[in-house]
Amino acid sequence: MRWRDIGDLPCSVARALSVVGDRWTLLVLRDAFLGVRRFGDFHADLGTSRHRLADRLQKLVEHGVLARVPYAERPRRFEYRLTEKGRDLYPVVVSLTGWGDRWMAGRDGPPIELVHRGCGRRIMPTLACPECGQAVGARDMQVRPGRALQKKAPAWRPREELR
Amino acid sequence: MRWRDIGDLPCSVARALSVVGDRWTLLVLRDAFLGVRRFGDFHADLGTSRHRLADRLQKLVEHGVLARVPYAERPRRFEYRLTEKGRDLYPVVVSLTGWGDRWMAGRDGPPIELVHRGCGRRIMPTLACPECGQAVGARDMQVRPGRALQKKAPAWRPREELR
DNA sequence: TTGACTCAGTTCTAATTTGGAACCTATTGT
DNA sequence: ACAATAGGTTCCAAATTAGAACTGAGTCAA
Repeated sequence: MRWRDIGDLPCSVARALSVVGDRWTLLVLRDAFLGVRRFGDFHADLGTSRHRLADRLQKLVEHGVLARVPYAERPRRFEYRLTEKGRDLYPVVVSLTGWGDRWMAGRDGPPIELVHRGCGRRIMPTLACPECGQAVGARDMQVRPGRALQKKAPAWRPREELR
Repeated sequence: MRWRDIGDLPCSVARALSVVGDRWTLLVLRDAFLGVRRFGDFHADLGTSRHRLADRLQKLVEHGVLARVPYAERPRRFEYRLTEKGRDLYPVVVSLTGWGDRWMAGRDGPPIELVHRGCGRRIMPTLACPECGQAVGARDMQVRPGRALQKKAPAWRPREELR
């Protein structure tokens, strides 16, 4: 199976990764969430090759995750801004941050801290059930095939429980 | 900048991606969360080359995300199980799922559905503030440098707000 | 006791992707 | 006229990946 074909699988993780699963792409988005918008700033901050960066930015624009909007005429210059679709990737970036903080930080602790404007506290957002509000972990959720999958692969069924 | 060096950056996203940012790795983990444990099952389900798969599994074991535990003697066979560190990646996988469901699903809707055991409802977990319980989006959070970053790069400061 | 089969890998090669440096284009500032 | 700035593009060597074939340890059935 070629990587370029994973977007065609009936799996939301695979489809999401077909957009953001490339090397550097999620780091581009991290920067975008920190307010970076210009080619040169992404380049300086990421240290990736201009080549790759141009490619990734273009792909993200094609997918509607970033918008390329002019910020100057003569010479015409563009910056890259998160769209709604892009902003919606915040949970992915935050979750990676939280995991990195917990499992990969040195002894000085996390590189950055987040403050919730709503309540003013320093927190790391966590997963919760939007209906009942309870915190949610892997073992709290049960999986079942949706309509799309029943059509394509009627035999599919979730495996045994996580232990 | 080489990809292999991103784990050394003072950024939790980069460090997390140094473990799970490789091609296929997050799909391996998706499978693991669905209960897949054996080499052959991962292989059949993912369609990746055995070569890559063996490599990714080994790397995940090295990083303590999966544990390689024997499930049969003679012949000695191993399976791969999520560790606590691995299970802690659930928010990343779920967030990708949620985004894929919202932005990449066909018109039959999401391939799989999740049910919260706690309240019995079909939901997609969302980000919330663990202190006050409110739902959290990109614009609800403010960023500031942590201790680790102040040490290394005292000049760093968060950019302007997201718009 | 031979031969097919299972499972979990490893080896090999060709194709694809990446990193890095140099170059290009338009415009402004001196 | 010449350097500087910003945002790319082009080129090539090096690294990574995909896919098929192969290995090895053991089971099972004839």
